[in-house]
Amino acid sequence: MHKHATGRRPAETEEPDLGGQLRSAVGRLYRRFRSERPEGGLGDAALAVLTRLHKHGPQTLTELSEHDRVSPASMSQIVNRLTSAGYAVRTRDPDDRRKVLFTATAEGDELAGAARAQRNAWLDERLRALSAEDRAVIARAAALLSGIADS
Amino acid sequence: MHKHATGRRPAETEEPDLGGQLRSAVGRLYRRFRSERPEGGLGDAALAVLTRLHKHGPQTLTELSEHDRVSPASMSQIVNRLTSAGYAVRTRDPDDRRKVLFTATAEGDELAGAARAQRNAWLDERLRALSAEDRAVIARAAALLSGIADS
DNA sequence: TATTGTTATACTCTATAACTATA
DNA sequence: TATAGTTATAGAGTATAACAATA
Repeated sequence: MHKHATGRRPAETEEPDLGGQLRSAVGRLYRRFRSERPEGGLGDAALAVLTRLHKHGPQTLTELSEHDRVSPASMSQIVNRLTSAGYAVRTRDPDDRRKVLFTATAEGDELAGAARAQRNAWLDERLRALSAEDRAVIARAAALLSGIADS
Repeated sequence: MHKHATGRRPAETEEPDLGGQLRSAVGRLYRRFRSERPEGGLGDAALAVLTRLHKHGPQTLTELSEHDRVSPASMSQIVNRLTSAGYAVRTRDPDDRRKVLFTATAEGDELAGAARAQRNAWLDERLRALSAEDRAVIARAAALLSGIADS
């Protein structure tokens, strides 16, 4: 029941194809996330950027593109969708006029909060159904996976 | 150093936004996976289908679309790319002529093996750099996440 | 009628290449 | 020259709607 209490050594039970299993699990879960596309008319990439602006404040294009690991040209088009829809605005950085700061508007902040809650609803329900120990495993794994994505 | 040895009760330190953190980690890791686009000219969705045909044998369109949770129309276009490129073939099911079985060709089988190894290379390297305990956490989490994706 | 699959169309997301503006 | 950002263009992936063939 409580595996850590058994003294089992992880090295003896290493997964033979951990990479493949992780890739499959992440891919299918991502597609599942993406299929939950609610109000606001934004896709997952645009909503992720808007959420970041909402939570971390104004960001330059380069910062956004590096965080999401997409090309600057791709990010430029994503933020174009946000600005066209009125969810973000461009402002020139006065100290370095090559840079552009993107900031969420009031509508953008509102949508970020609402869409986030809506998109997380079904996931939160699944997580609540797990044991506290399983949630702790997922919390640790999320940090590890985020670190891998950064590397 | 070893959190479980402290007697800490998980309920007292529950993550306030585990769903959001998991979503973010999965999204960024998925994009990282997808950016590793090697030979063969296939995208991630087409390669995932080809890998499934390679590992599980002939499948109908409905089986493929349900497994990947995409619409039948979307899956039809994905397999179109596979058949156009010569990596899979269509055959009518003789017992129910509405059904179409998709089967990997010899070229498709070869590409599935090669591409899979190539795509997993960088991930396996990161996983090897972790401790055995961290790998065990990821292995458990992968099973949990796969279950959530199925639900 | 119901099931299986396809085509038509439109949208998001992404990349590369070529460009402008600022440092 | 180097950096920051944009636009043009192309292709993958996805969905909905409308359709054809078979059960």
